[in-house]
Amino acid sequence: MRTALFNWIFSRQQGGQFLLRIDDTDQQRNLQDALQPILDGFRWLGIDWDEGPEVGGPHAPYFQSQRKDRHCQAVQRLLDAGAAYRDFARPEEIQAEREAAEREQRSFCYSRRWMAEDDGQAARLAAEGRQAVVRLKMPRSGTCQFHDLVRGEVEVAWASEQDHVIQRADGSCLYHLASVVDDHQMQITHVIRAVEHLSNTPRQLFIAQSLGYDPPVFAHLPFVAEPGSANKLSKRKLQQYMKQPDFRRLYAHGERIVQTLGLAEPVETFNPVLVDFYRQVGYLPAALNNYLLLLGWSLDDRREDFSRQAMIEHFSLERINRAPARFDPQKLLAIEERYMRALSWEDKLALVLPYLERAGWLSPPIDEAVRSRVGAIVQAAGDRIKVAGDILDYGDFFTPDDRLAYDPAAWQKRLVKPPGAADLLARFRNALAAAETFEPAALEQRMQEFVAAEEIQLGQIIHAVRVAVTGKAVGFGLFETLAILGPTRCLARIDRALEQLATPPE
RNA sequence: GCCCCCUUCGUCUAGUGGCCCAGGACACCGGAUUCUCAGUCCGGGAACAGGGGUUCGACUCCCCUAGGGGGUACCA
Repeated sequence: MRTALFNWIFSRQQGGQFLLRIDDTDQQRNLQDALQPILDGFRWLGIDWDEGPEVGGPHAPYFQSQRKDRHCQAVQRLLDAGAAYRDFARPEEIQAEREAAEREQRSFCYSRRWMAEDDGQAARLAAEGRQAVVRLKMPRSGTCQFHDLVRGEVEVAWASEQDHVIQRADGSCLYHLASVVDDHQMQITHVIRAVEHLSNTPRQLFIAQSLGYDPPVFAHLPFVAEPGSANKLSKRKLQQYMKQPDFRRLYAHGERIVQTLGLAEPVETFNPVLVDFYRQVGYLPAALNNYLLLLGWSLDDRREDFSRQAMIEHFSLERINRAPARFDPQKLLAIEERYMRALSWEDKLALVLPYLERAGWLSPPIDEAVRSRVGAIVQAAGDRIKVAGDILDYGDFFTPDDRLAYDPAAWQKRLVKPPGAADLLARFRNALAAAETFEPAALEQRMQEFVAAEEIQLGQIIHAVRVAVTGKAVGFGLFETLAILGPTRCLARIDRALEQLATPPE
């Protein structure tokens, strides 16, 4: 995903085109199932492609599996040019050579014993019942040099390269061949990809050269490492990451939201290693983009905030760090919070309403009254809503008064244990009932007067009221809370709490 | 085994020979504000993997060692 983002930013910056090609040579898995979430993720992040699946374009098709003919033609040209040969070795024969090399502690280099350079040899070997694959006839001396936009000059001895197979006996082509051919035919100028491909580059360059292509410019990005280790981050290692505290918290936070929504979470995509997790939970795409940008890239020693426009303006491949960057859930959340804080309450309201609907706490026709009430909640929540789904932490505003659940610890601490707490609450209830305005400031004034008259500390009553009215020990400012609930509901809730205090359950 | 790559606070990073007894951000620890929580403000601890060179001077250049990673496929 980060790789895609970097590609996207780079193409936008250069005024180029961003092509999406699916390299699905030899893919037996259900591609569509794997592809759709990825495309959705791109779109959610605002990464759009100029050509590719679902949008088409002049270089179609964009699935490698549909370009087989072109690949085969290229193989034939390679054969004709003497840059490749038909190899009739049996797999076990290759394996034997490989093992021999290993025993002698030298690097493996195919003897080319079953190489057929002309039709006569080929016919003879075929007569033995052998089948041929096509291998690259790689140079065995000299060095391969190229300039990588991230790594600088790269130099590799040709001798350390193998005669890679580019076409199987059944005629199907392998990725390296296919991608070089496709890159050329699609007029790709820049290939920005993960470091795993760095060591593949020489053979691809060899193919390109042999075919007379002008190769693209390469930029190899370091991988993203797991939290707490230097290994490559993988979506398949979720269980292992759950042992890491920060990662666990990130997951648990999302899980709480999804569970409140009552979604049967599809385990496949509910994974903090995949973008869909953040979409479901209600992160801001801009925040995720910003975090991803900073994973391995920086502008200088102070600037961290980058809007899409700023990314396009300032990004450069040269400033990508060559060492892998670790995925840090805390930093991601911090950036998300920063973006959230910058939003107006109206913006947050818009983000939050769908969550309330999906949770079933609001029913579809959202009228002005509902909007202003939820608006008041969002304003009172202030910075407490870090991701859109956090609104679900404040369900007590949406539960019917007679179904409010009380947090047992808070109930004990604030209403049962303090001597006279119930009586105090009852008297404050009456003071509240007499209130003519229900504005936060007026309510605070009222409570101050109450505290003075009772000769008590503010803390002796305020927490008791919060528990009675929200069921929880923590929440917004109490006076905002009371104002949002309004006189009727406040009194109903206090009365209910008083009742339950008077008749403790057995 | 062989080839290639990487290595600054816990984390992301700034630093391209003197501006650095190393700067910022997140996290952490104090303290302040206070009705809880969130936030905000102020303060604090925290790093150049190790060893050799080169140089008047190395985080910065060279070599070695260690650690980590990738590749070594009829995977992508």
